[in-house]
Amino acid sequence: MDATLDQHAAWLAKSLGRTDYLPLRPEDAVALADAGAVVDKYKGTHLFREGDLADACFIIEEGEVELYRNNGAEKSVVARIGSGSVVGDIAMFQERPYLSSARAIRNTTVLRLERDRLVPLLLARPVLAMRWLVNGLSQLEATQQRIIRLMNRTVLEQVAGLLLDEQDSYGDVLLSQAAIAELLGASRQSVNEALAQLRSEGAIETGYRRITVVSEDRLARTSST
Amino acid sequence: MDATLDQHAAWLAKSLGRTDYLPLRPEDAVALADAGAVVDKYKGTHLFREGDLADACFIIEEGEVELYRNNGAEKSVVARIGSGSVVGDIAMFQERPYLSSARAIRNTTVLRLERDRLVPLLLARPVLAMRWLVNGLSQLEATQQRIIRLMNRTVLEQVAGLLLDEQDSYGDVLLSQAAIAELLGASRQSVNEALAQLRSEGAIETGYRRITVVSEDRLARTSST
DNA sequence: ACTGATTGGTCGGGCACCCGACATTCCGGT
DNA sequence: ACCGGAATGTCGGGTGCCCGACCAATCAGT
Repeated sequence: MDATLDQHAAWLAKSLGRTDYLPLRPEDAVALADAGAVVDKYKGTHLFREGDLADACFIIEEGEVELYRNNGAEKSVVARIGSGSVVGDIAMFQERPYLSSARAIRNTTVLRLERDRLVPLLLARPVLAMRWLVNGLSQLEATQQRIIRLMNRTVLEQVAGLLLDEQDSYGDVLLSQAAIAELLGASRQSVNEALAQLRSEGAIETGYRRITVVSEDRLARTSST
Repeated sequence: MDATLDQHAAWLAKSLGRTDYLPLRPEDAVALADAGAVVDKYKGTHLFREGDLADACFIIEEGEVELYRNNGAEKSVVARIGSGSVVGDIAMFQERPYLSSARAIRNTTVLRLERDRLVPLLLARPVLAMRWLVNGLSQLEATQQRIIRLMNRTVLEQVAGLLLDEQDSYGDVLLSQAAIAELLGASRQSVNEALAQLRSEGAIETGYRRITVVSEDRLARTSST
């Protein structure tokens, strides 16, 4: 098994999993809630596991869920999603295996929508079906554009772009340098060097498992996207 | 404008444009034909141009259409599609600009489906809508897997993989080495070197704008996918 | 057949990056 | 407070690839 390939697949899955795109209207939400089953997941339990046939998708009502992939013996966290996020839908529509595992990291309440009940519902509500699926298309296409943007660029440019994408509302990126290297398919040393340069330029500050974006402008200029 | 980036986008668009995925059932085809307009396109005329807002998609009934992208002054052909292929639908559903231009290279008959008429039709026939859109999802996802497979691999491996993908039914790949280099985001020289090695291993034969696959097994072993 | 343009083939210099190794700093748990 | 593991920082050696340059081979048009 190629670990690098898995890492990229992990990044892909992260974007796939970032399905907080579905702005449900009230009447649609009611119909969905009616078709699904509310399930309480205790901390540590799984919604689904990588490789399982995707026979259901999940909408998170309350709590927090971690998406991760197994790369050989290790597991690499791919995303953390919270209330309102939808996960597993794209794999479910295609009737293919999940690309990642999903595990509750707090006590979590989810709406479980089984394929066999959701599909008839969508067929009965074609507007909802169109919106859901077209949003899925947009999601996938945006991921592709992002991947293409990062191909054949220097590690420095890739790191700058990643930091711009991944920073939270405080400008922090809570990832180890090794994790960033895995996401980019680069070596830890190269990432370290790139971060050192960005730091010397005053674009970021670095700490233990934490990078703080100081100047988005400088980062954007470096990433040249 | 970054030419390398555009070339990768072109290859992406090729997969996006390769929308020969829609196996229509007779009754669906009738409904579609009813909603669309049959248009004759003479050799050299355009179905649409890159950048235009996608307000319609096209199903090719007879003839051949070339998809290409403009990269600054040059144009690079991205795909050729024939009878039964669907083109422009993904951009249309998203109400975004076309990713490539489409031009008839023979006298061609197409079914033009305008968004304003197709969407109501799909809403009235949700089964058709689901099949169309889920097929689109599969298409995009396959493209992503392909892109990810090629990232962070040596030029030799990439070339081997590309030849496996692009060979026609006779095992021929009718591309110049420069064109292959553009598709992979590599230099012409590196591609030439890779081809020389594959030739010395007996996996392929090379000619003027032509590469013939002799041993798929050797190629597959080299590409290690 | 001749000519210009395109394509194929090859060489050498330079560079970004990977890899291994090692020291240092930081953190969490008993 | 200590200690082991994890993360950060830094240094050479090696290498795959880009780039510029150049020439040979092939093709297309008059």
